[in-house]
Amino acid sequence: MAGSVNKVILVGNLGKDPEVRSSQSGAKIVSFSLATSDTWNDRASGERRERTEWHRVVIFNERLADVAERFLRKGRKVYLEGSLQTRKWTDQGGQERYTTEVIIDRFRGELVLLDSRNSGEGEGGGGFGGGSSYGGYNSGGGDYGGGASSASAPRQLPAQRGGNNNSGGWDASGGNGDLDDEIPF
Amino acid sequence: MAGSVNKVILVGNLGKDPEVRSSQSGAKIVSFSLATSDTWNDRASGERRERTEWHRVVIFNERLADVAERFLRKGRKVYLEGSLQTRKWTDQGGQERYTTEVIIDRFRGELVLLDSRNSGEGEGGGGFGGGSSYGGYNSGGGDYGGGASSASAPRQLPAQRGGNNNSGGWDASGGNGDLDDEIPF
Amino acid sequence: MAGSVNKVILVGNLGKDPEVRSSQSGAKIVSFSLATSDTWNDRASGERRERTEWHRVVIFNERLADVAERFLRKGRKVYLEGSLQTRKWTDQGGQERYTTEVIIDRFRGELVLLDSRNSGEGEGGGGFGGGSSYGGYNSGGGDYGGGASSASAPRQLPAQRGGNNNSGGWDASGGNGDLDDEIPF
Amino acid sequence: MAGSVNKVILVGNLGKDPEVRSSQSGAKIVSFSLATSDTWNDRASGERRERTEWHRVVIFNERLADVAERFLRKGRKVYLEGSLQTRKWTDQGGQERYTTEVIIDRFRGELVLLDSRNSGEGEGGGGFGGGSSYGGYNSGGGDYGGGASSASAPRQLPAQRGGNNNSGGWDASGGNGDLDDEIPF
DNA sequence: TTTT
DNA sequence: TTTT
Repeated sequence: MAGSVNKVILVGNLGKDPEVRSSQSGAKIVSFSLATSDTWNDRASGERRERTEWHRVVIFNERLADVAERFLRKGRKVYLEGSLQTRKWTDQGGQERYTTEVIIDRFRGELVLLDSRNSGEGEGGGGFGGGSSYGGYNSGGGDYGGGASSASAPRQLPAQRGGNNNSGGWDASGGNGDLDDEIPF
Repeated sequence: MAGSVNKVILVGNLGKDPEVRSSQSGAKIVSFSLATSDTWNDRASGERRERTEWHRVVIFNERLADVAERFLRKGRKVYLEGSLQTRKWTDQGGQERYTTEVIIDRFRGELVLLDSRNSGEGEGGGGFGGGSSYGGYNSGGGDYGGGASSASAPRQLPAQRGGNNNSGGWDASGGNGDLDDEIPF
Repeated sequence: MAGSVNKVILVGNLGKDPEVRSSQSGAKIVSFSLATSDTWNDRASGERRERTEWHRVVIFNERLADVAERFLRKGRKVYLEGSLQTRKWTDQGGQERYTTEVIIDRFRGELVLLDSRNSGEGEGGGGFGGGSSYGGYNSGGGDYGGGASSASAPRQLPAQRGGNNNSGGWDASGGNGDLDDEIPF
Repeated sequence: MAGSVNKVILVGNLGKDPEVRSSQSGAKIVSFSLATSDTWNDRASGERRERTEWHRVVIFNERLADVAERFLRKGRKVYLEGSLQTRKWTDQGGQERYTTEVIIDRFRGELVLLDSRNSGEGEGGGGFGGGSSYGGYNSGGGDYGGGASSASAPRQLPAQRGGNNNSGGWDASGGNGDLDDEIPF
């Protein structure tokens, strides 16, 4: 096909803590439901109405899956980019079903945490900060969760990585060559 | 909820001519399937692989439904923006099913035709041009289908409309006040 | 031209309170600077580096200009969509200059407030809630500032408006026909 | 800062062939001007008006710079994603100037060719096809330029690359591990 | 079902 | 400077 684009941009809140599982090959996969909400005035009743839309998000990108596992919690607000994918499966009754998901994979997808409140039980006890030097690029780093761990916990996590980032200037001498260090594939 | 975004951006090709139907209230609704295609190199086989994703698009926006009916045809490439919506329905067996669609409605959505080739059988014989002066804004107008009708058939059709467009300068004296002329509600 | 798209999507924080002025025709125009921030690991030094980008945003859309004036304040985080526009002007020395801005106008643009903290001096004293029934659509309304004023203060404010929103179902009998009530043109 | 997004999405036509230069470190940098066009009905005159916006695009991403050099030509239509960056420079008179550009770098950006017509003088004589096996992912591959070279010349070229793409299924055993083969850093 |  |  002569060029196509398949992009979803969502800003919403997690309905529950993310679910973490592993693929057959051992890769971490994180998924969660994200709520977006539309409100409008109903002409007939004059009342304000609201409709919540739930989106199923699945993160295959290893780094972002890792970050999602660490930092995303029920209620948190996140900006994300992914692509649409409809999956076919068979239900208990042997019937074909289809589920449409927002996929964040190695090539496409972004994840930006938008609130800084405590993300709950799971996070506090974590040791995510440590010496894990995040080698990726992120648009908007920050105080991510607060405390000592903040420095290594970026707020924005694109699926893309690797290579040389010379966009900040006209010289590519700097860069992010160390990005691949912790990429396990 | 404190602010959300639900946006889909697609560039793809129509699998078939659009389907046109009417809502209970008589509004025109146009829907079609749009294909996007991802290709990648399969590491194991060394072969180039491809996956086509089909997206169900439904246009409630009256003007864009009208334009889609007139200009979209099987095979045409289009850029569109909409929002995700999952609809629940009951199949013949009485089971609940869910279908996720890309919705273009009065408030959100855009439609931009991206190829100028003849769009096939249906269009040529049409008389869509007529005197219908498009009152909307569009980013990139054009010969839309070619022929005399082109002049009034813009290439880019946002869902938004109405009012005064003073973005081109600091004075709102000009504008598009005539936009509402043909809006039937 | 055969179809074009000019879209900017930003999530960032206001550097100062918005500036409000009027066009020659009396329309309210609101502008502000929005900061986005990229951080990355510098390969050479091993240090985390950051670059802040400032974007000049100008809102011509009357409703969104109004909302921006009321609710945006220094430091607040916002999601917005607009289009790029480069404006030519002449400096004091008589030299031609160019400034690129992100324009939110009647046809394109969106504004979504992303934090709910108090937005500062200007807002608290305001009486923006009042009886102003917002007639627009918004993706994610809410507690906007908290208190009684919340109900009428939506979190998401698309540039688009008017007409009938039947995207939530297959019947267009409901809608937002009252949207135009307060549109002054 | 707590999470930011800086994204530009453009669909437009190149005003001229791309310009190719090298950074101090020897990296290829490709830049061009892209036109987008807005048209609208002028209320006062009743005439259709048009405004063309020119965007300066700079590609630092090595692969995409390479592809842009090979395939982009004057007049071609392209979909692209990048981020906004305002650069400060000093003119001949010693005055500070600012230029805003759309940057496609290693981490962010995408490039999708949208027309398949011959791209003109420069391309025909080229031998870009060669044995260069593109190892990246692309949403929509194609005949890119036609002829034998097509197979290796994809239509859609995200800035991201590397790693394992298991988004198409639940097993990461396949993938794109060969992606890095030709990445020179 | 598209497209290449 | 593109495109229609």
